[in-house]
Amino acid sequence: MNKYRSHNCNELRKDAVGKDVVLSGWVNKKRDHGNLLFIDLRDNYGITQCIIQKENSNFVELEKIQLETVIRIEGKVVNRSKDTINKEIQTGGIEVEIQNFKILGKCKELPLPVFSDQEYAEEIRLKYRFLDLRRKKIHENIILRSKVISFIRNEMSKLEFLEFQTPILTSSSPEGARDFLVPSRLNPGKFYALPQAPQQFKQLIMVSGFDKYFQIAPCFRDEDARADRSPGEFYQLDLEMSFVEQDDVFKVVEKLLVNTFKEFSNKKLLFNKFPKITFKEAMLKYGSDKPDLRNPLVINDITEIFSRDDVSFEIFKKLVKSGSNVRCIVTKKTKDKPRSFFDNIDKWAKEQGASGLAYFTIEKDKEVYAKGPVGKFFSEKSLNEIMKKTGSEVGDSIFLACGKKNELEKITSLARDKIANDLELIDKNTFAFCWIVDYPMFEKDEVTNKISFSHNPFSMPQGDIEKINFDKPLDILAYQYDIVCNGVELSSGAIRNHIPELMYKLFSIAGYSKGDIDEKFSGMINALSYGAPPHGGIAPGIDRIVMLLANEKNIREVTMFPMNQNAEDLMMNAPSEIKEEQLKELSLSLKIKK
RNA sequence: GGGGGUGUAGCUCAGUUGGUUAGAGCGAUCGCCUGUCACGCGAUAGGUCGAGGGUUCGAGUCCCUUCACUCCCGCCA
Repeated sequence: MNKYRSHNCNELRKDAVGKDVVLSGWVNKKRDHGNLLFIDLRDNYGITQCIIQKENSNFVELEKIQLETVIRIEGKVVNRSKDTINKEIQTGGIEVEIQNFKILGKCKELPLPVFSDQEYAEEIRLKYRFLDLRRKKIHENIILRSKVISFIRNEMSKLEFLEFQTPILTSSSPEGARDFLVPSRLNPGKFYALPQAPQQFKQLIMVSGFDKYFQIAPCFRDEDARADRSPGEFYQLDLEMSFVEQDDVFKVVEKLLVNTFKEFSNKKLLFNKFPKITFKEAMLKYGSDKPDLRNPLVINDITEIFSRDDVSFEIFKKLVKSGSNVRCIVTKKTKDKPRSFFDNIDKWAKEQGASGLAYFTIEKDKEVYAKGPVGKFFSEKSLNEIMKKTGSEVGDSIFLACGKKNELEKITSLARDKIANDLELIDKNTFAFCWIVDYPMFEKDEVTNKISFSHNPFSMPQGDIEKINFDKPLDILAYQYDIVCNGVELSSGAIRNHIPELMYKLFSIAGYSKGDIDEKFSGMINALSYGAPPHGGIAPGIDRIVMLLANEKNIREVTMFPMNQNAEDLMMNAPSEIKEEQLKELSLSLKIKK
């Protein structure tokens, strides 16, 4: 027998009564009755109640012991009488009568309570992460994360994907996020970059003939944090396949995600076959390329209505004439909602920086009319037309926004969430996956008018390569896709461009010369000219998958040792200053920005 | 880089219109308690009210500056 334990703290049941056992664990909780002391002993697996009477010579010392001290106890398993059974814990039918004990790890006064459901400040949680991680909820989240990852590994292996590691020290790339840089001692003045994703490597793996690759890959991006975005590093299930079309990738990922979500959550999947929504349609109907499809509300464009003579909503009409659009959200059967419901949404919209949301409700007496502050501007005929266009009926309400396309997408997307939340239209007990497809290859920067890649520059453009009209780059669509679940962007992927000439052409549109490509992507562009298979892949975010499964809103709740918003590790004190001689060795000198 | 929120005991928080010695629960320490499982009871200790400045007879409270944490915008191919 191991000297620390004969059983773990979640192992003993009624059938062990009478046995002599050795348990080790943390003192989770004490209940001191003066002549009788209960100690809840906790380890990774569970809790066992231990008990000691005053007659025992160890009583005095145990009575004084700090919570979270690690102890080893020797004792006898005893039955609990019927009225003292604790159904909350799995070992609740028995308890262990302590005969002897030993302190294995002392504990100072705690800076935060471990045994408590209380929320407390992030700063202290991160500084004492090892204590925080002992707490039930987050402990279970981290275990879930581990299980999800090994489940995914297993599924991928079953599908005959091979797992490979790719370099962590690689080269800086000109596109995308800021790189984390690592100075090279042997090459003074030169830097490695940590990979933002193993993008080029996984393509090189395909060129090397391995056919199907995956990796639980660390990715590093030096960008600002959000609740669902760790600063610094995060993990992707990176995968790539040769000789595939878009649908082949979809098939693999759909199966994997459906299996994973069914395995680890009791929530319903709204779609087993994920709907495909084009980028363009998503931006119109949901105002976003990461729509929450649990939300039944859709956005409609009704700009045309405002060029009718029988509509006298002059403010909107004037804006429409100067190029604005009008989009609306219909809420079903809301005619009896109080005035405050509508006004709150209008007020909320103003707080979001929009000029507000106009609204009216469609009513009918003898004829159809619109009720509400702007109702009087609409004729019966125009209302019929609106109802036809938006699928609305008498008793429904319509919220209207007018503006330029970008502003409209932003405010209607926010309004869609806000209104659905107010009306409690979102079923929190479901997962709604979808594919967003047909992303444009390029986009135009509104300020600089410069054309740049809208997503991944290595994506394959759609259509017959011979016939692509490069003079209209903004019309070129790519085999580029995202997976979205409940409004969370889980991953993006693409069929890659494996044809060097085509890549030079596309990069030239974004302002890169052949020389730039040869220099910046030398490994890959070179490889593509030695017989590259058509290939494609995707990279679902592991952290976000676990977030959804654990029902957490913050990525730090599913990350073992996260950094804070300023990308500092408060426990390890990273980043830290370094010695002058280290700088010297790296041929670096500091010039700190003020 | 910008905007919002928060900051009071080890932890979670209350603190009225600016007014006596800044409070509670948990935790800590000490004492009592033989069936608890958030055990119970009593006592004690514990405070740079984030920091600095200002207004005032008087500031935790009002004003200015600043710092920390957090949420959001920008950013994240």
